[in-house]
Amino acid sequence: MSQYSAPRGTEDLLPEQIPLFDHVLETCRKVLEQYAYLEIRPPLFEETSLFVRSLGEVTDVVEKEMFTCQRGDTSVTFRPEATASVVRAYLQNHLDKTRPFRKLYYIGPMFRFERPQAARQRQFHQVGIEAIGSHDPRLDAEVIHVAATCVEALGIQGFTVHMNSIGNAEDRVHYKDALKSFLEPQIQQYCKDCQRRYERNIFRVLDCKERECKKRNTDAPAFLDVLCEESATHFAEVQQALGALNREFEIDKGIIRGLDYYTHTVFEIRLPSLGARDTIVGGGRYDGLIEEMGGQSTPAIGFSLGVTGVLLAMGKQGLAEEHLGEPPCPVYVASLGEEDRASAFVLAEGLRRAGLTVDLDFEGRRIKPQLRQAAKRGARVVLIIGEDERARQVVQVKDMEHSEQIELPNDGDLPTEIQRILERDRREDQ
RNA sequence: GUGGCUAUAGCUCAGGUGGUUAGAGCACCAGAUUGUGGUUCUGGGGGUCGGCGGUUCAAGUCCGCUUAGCCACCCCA
Repeated sequence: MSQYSAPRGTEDLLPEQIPLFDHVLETCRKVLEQYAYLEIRPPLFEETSLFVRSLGEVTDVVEKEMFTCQRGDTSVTFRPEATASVVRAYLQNHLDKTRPFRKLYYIGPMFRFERPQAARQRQFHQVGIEAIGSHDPRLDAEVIHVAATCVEALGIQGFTVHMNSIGNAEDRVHYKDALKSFLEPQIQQYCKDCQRRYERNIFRVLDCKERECKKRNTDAPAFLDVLCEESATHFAEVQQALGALNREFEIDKGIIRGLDYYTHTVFEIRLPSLGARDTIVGGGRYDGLIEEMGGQSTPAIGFSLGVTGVLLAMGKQGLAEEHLGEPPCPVYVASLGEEDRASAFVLAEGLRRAGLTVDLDFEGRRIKPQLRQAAKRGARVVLIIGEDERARQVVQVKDMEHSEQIELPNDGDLPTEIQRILERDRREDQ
């Protein structure tokens, strides 16, 4: 074993895992493009201050989870999430000037310096969308629905959609006051964690899992009680629009979200079977962020889906197996003697030029091991070339599936003949 | 950042109370009348027992530290 291992919280995706990983990304991509979202690819790192500004200085992500790199005067940070980058790109490239309403999506790795856990890594992939430039409640519904549709498209069962509204900035101030006066007289009765949350991030007291705290929270004021009329109406319309899409959801007044930029609609998709870390999609509206970052006041909403959690869920639900495994090499060229290797080498290249996927032995194996290797690699057709074949300008063509072997001239028609064998099953199936 | 559990071959794991050259299954490689796969049989390679240090005549086995993984907390995709 090498003395080196992948950095903590990272992993190598090996050839046999790539098809599964790509299947997840491509399935999501297909859904997003159906809803007319267009891909954007910002860089993987940004100026550190971009994240500090957008996520909020006192958030955990900024305080202790950033991968930051100092070079002289410049400080850059590997993106812990993509919303900030997408908004930055939206403004920098003047997308707001040319066509203010944009539906964008991204797929790629994110980085957070956290302690690894189930469904949590330091480098992880997210698939996400950002719909910028509209406050239309139907857009909120679409975004939530698209997230759920991605999860569905992967075949994952048992997920639930939870949402809440945390209103605008003023609503939040009102709510904080209301919550404070509810908790203050009884905070001593709450668990130790909640007492700390009360000081640090009072909203989080609401999603404590302790039975006693939970019971007390049932009487707590909800955001929904203090929303101004406009916010309340918006939220009601989001629900109505979700209904129109036949998308089931639960109102969950405990959903607060950890990043400062969220407003109004916030939502999560959860998969309880995953264990402690069961949120696979998180998202919400961020109507204040674009202005905060120097643009015009522009409403927006988005989500991000964690690929790690999705893969875990697919594994547990038996959806991963069929996508695992190296792609087969359909054609293999075997050679008999040492003198035949050069011919095999050239023959393989000719077939590749004709569009076939071909490999041959580079380990000096004899014929038998070559056949074994070909079978293991999933070859449907093996070409065998020996002294006799060379002299007569032919090759042995073996159909591995049917154990049939025929002799064919080694000429320009060979690729077509091989193709015919490769397609044989398909025809027989019909 | 905090806590619990774990660490033996590529993989899954055996290795009572410390005691000779550390084992199995699978995988890998090779042979079974010398030009042919998937079955079978036979043989083979491969382990600094995560790393460092300690106790001991003797440590895979006991102790300490460290690293990594898993799980949970904080938080989060």
